Amino acid sequence: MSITSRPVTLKDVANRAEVSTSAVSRTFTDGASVSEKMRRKVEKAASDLGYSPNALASSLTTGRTKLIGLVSNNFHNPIFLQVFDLFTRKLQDKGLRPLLMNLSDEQDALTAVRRLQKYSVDGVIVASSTLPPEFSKAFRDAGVPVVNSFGRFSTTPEVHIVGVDNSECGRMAGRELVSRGYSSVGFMGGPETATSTQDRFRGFSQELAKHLEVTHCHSFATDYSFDAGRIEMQRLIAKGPLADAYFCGDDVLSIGALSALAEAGLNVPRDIGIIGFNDMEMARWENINLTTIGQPIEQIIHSSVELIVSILDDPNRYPEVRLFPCKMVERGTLRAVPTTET
Amino acid sequence: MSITSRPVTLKDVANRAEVSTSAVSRTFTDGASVSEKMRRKVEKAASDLGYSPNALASSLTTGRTKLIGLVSNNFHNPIFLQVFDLFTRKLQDKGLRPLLMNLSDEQDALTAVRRLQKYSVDGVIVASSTLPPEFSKAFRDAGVPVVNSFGRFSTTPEVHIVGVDNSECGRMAGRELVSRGYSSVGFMGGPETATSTQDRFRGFSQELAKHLEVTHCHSFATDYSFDAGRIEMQRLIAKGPLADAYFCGDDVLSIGALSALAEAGLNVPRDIGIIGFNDMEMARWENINLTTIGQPIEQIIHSSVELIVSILDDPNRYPEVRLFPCKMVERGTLRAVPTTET
DNA sequence: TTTCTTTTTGCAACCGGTTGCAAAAAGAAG
DNA sequence: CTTCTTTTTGCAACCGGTTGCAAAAAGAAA
Repeated sequence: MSITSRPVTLKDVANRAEVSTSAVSRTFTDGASVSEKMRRKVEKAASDLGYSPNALASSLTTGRTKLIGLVSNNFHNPIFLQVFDLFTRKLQDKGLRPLLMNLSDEQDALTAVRRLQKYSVDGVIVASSTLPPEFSKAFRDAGVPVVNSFGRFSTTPEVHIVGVDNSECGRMAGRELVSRGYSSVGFMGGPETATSTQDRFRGFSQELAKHLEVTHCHSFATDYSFDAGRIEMQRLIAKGPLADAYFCGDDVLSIGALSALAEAGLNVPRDIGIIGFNDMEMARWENINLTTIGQPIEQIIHSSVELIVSILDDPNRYPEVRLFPCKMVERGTLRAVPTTET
Repeated sequence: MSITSRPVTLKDVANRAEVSTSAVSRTFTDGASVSEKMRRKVEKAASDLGYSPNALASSLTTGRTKLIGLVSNNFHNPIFLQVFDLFTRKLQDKGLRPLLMNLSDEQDALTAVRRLQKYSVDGVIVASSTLPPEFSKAFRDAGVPVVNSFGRFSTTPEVHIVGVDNSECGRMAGRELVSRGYSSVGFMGGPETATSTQDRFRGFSQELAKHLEVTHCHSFATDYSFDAGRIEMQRLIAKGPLADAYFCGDDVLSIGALSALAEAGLNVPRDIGIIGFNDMEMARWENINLTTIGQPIEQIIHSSVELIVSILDDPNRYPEVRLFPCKMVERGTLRAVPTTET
């Protein structure tokens, strides 16, 4: 028999404690002037009644909701489960609540901005490696503080960016393959429209351009997913001839590719090398054991949350780029570095 | 030079259109009485100014925020990425916004209730296969409409439940293993405190009790994760002797177990059989190819969202249990059904 | 004790909307 | 053109809080 009792309001507490509503409001606002006696009286009444201030009502006057829009379009790459886990926890730790927005269906920036503005979010975190910088800019233009995590960086940023230098990662992958002595290498990216794919590809090409003795080719999967990686590798196998090693734009693509290779009877790393990107949990599973380049996800997220908090305090803060280094994680899908012999 | 302009309010629109604020409010409230002429005038002014109503302010009087708390503690099982994807999309489709709450750190029901009450969520979806029913009840007791998805069901429910009959799933797994002619089978569950593990185990035991010729044993991993599954299987291998086949409480545990078995040089399905649960995407990856029991995740989520919407309209709706059938997905980790010969 | 300073408190307006009610306008009937 | 209905509109109070300002209380100084 749930007697859906009306929630306790500030006024109820004021009545019970026989003080003004301002007094009650002040006891629950830190930094406000309240005597010890008053505070005790109010707190007693509040706890008797089980009062808890309504965050939405106060937001009306303070202009702060403590709501942060968490926008993403990547709900298929397992790495993002970790991303959501970390974001939600770290935001909670700062007393902020994430309002999730799934962009898988709707990609229009303006609609997204409107939707979140309706809820007066204090700020927005765009967590995506595929959305173009323009997307985040739409928020800034609407006057909503925004941090773009895992996005494309620019040396003249218009919004705050936290992530890695994807083209440097591409170079790193290229360097690694060259140093292993592969004489023909390939880039197998995610969707050609994804900024991360574009950037990693650019870096990879730049690096390879330094090594004219190594031939290289490239292709793109339709999606950052197992299936897309598998299908793309099947296509490459069918077309032939294969390169000696591939840099896949994401671990999940790599795993798809590995599956296609295994099916075709090719042994990794003996017949062909694969290097992935992200160092997702599965990459270290023994039956996958993928050599990959890891990005410091936790640091990126930690820094993003710290940054958005700072921006809330100072909305005119100058746009900032925070880049973190990636690192090679060697496992079993590349052949050994050739021993230098004279 | 972001001129963080004050957002446009209802009053601004009223001034520009030279009408009362009520008129503006009414044009944006469907079902309200406004003449065509008035509507046009207001809409013109609103679009000139780029006005969009503040959802939080209106919630103050209407008592509706269209905010739904999405509570979960499972941010490590990849299947939940799909769960979040579907929930966020389906909620968005209904004009509701998910406020995410990560319970990984904080398990106290009352704190969770308070936190979400501060934001006056219209309702809560508890998406967890491990939290006890008492957790959801805390919301109901606080007068917050709640649907427990993927939770333990009861024939005398106190909160709305949508999910599968986990003990029936346990029976199904038991039946399957028996029918394959295994003469000694094991149950390898997730954490012993998880309701889903308990229920699947109960069903499994019940089924096995009908087949006295088959011996059975059981053990529990510390967590629904690859590592936990791997470690638990390593422990079983070390202890010996192994059963002929295992029902693992989740695919991710199964995959961990497979990894341990491969490492120990045991061939699946020749030496040992494994059946998982969930039919996660990875289960069908060729290098895993796991026989498993799938639950209809999309239907469960679709139904959960429909249900919460109905409850919002009628908060006193009688608690309801909605169960969906699971189904066997045969792949390559169980041996073939023996051909009956006379 | 009186006077001046500092702290605490309440009043009342406000945040951005909604809504019951009664007055005004429009339409229908006579 | 009245008179009666129905629809449309605005007024003003309200939702649950916050906050500037001035009055009241408390404390310090004389």
